[in-house]
Amino acid sequence: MQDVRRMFDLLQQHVLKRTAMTAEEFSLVTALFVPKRVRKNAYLLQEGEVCKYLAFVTRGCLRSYTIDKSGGEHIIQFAPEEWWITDLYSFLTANSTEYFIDALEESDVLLLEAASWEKIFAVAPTFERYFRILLQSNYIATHRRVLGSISLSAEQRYIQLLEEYPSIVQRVTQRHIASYLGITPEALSRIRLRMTKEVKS
Amino acid sequence: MQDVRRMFDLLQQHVLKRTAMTAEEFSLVTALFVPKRVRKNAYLLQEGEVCKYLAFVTRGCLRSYTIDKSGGEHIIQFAPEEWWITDLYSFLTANSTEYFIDALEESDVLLLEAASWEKIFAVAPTFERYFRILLQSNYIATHRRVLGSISLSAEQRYIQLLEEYPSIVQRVTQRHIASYLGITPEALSRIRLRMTKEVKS
DNA sequence: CGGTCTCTTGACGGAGTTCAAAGCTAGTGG
DNA sequence: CCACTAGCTTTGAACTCCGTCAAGAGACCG
Repeated sequence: MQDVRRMFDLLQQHVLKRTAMTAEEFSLVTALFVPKRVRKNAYLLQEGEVCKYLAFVTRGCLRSYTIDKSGGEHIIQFAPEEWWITDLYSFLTANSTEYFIDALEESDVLLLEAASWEKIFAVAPTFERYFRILLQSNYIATHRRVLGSISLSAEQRYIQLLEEYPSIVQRVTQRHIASYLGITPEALSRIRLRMTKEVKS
Repeated sequence: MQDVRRMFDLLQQHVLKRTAMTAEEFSLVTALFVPKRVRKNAYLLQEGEVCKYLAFVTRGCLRSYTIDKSGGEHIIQFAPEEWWITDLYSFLTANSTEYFIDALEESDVLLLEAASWEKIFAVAPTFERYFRILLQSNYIATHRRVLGSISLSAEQRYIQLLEEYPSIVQRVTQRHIASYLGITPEALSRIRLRMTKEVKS
């Protein structure tokens, strides 16, 4: 696994970009996180379980997705370095989840258990603000995604994804990109064909 | 306008369902809110402006939406009683908005200005928790909506909306429901036709 | 009333799905 | 290190759902 010190440094930088948390306050919460190596294709969460963790990714890339009755995968989120990933509903309510979370590459994460979630705001009140700000950013990004899904064609949504998350598009397979966009791999292949033709002409 | 006392009672109930804020703490923030009547079809926000308010709806129903280049409306959110509505991105960054917010019915709202947003967490720290919890709920609901948009047919999304927000579906026109679902009014009309036929058969 | 907006219904076209097959790539084991 | 296989990507053809355009019927408001 990655040096644990480096993993916490990444988390601390992430917090400091968003709040003025002191080093002392941050150091109080490090004991609440459990570092974990997640091998490629290994699951952090499977359908039917209760989601026990918030995960902060320090290396690699994970995804959350569902599988429908006909076996189709639908990717909700990619989580590369410095992203959080979880099923918040299952995590907060202890209801069983409908989601899977697994690693697309060998990854390292810092896990925060539900029991620690209760404690973290008492130990370091600035975390309340940190998570509020994270959720605000997520609110804005997810609403933009909803707007795209109700107002744009598949090609336009793909272009938007290329612009907003170019590194993700390079990193994961087109099958996964298609799943994230809500189209078939065949449709994405044809969109890409059209786009290269238009660039050449 | 509605009795202002009643408007704050509604907000206080909403806060108390989510946090253990004391009556004293709540009373400190009431001065930061401005009650406002919004007439039917009146705008709270228009494209190009900076969004100056968070609005808590105590009566009536508002919506947020965009208008694309070809003049099509795309509804992001409905906000009936006890819902918050704003363009969070414009509100937080002071960039100009691409959204419209207007009233579908005569409505009453409590407005919180950006300047007050700076103050409210200092005056009443429990509001940090309240908004974090609101944003958590929104995270869960919006991700469910994204999942629907990438995995369900228009008919299934309509059924999901009927199940989750039956009161909204009764309250707004089918044109608006269609806009929220990302389909045309014609398509929704045919979906409804199909559904009544299937019930009868 | 008269006019505007909403909802419905029909015909047609297009974007995307499904099913099938073939080529390509990358990971695995001998 | 090579060969093999499994999964990924591409391409084709037929089909389906939904969008567009158009017209008519019903509902609401001034």
